[in-house]
Amino acid sequence: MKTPEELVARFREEGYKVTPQRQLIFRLLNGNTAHPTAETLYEVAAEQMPGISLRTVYQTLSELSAMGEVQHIDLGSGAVRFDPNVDDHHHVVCSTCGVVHDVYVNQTPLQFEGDVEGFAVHSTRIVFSGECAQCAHLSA
Amino acid sequence: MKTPEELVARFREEGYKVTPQRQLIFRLLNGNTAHPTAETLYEVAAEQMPGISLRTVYQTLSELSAMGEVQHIDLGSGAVRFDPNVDDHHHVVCSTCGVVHDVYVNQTPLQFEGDVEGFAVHSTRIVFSGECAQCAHLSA
DNA sequence: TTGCTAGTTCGCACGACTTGTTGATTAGCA
DNA sequence: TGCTAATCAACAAGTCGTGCGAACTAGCAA
Repeated sequence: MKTPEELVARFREEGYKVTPQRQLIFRLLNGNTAHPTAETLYEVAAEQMPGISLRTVYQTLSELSAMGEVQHIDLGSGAVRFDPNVDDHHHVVCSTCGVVHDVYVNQTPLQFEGDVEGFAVHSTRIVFSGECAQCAHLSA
Repeated sequence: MKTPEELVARFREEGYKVTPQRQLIFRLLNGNTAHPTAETLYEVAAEQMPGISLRTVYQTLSELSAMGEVQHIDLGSGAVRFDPNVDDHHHVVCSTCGVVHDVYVNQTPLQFEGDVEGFAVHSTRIVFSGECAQCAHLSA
């Protein structure tokens, strides 16, 4: 992900205005590996800027997503998560605690077999589910 | 997926009652490769049994899912879909028309690299997105 | 066949998540 | 500094799924 400064420049280039709320969200996303939901990000943002609205967080995340600066990931856990890592990567999810980590899979492009003639694959999403070391340790 | 008759037997074994609503849903799922949502299934069911409620469709699908007789698939398209195919398979999704097909990937188990020590993978879900032959043809 | 009872169905309403709308406010620029 | 279009925040609605309670019924026993 770009630095907050680069995002500010990018927003100006695109003709978007650079508001304090947006700058805050840029900073909160920078280097964030927690795969936050909009709600989670809003809670942190609200601590630093009381009065910011959840709507604004959603709005800014949508813009960043449309600009390709964050990835929009849906792990079927209810809320959509946002990933500032926009590399071609995949995810592992602990089904106990819900933590999400980025991983890289080198066998892609994968081949599949089935009754699907002439399908042009544009992207492949892989989600590994299981139990993280922490949870395995706690339950042992 | 089991036949409707087998499901009836299975439900009785488990102590569940076999109602006309459940039998209808068993029949509608049998051999169904359309990956319907609960809503879609409800619409078809309502044609054959006016008065059946969406609530009951959801309920029965949850039971089947809990019993492992259907797969619960979330492609991030809003609604959850149900797949009577419970083999270890994956999905291709046309991002234009939304059609979903089952596919088999033979490289599993996949290896991943990343900062994730000691994670025990229980399942791997792969979704290929792109354009189906039909949509490619129409847009050409 | 009749009656009992636990399990089911059904409709409503609610909850979680996300987006549309709108009047007031504000950033960017000349 | 003032103009103009964009943004903000609050409210409300839409979508998907589930909890709840009253009415109903499948399955069983007599």
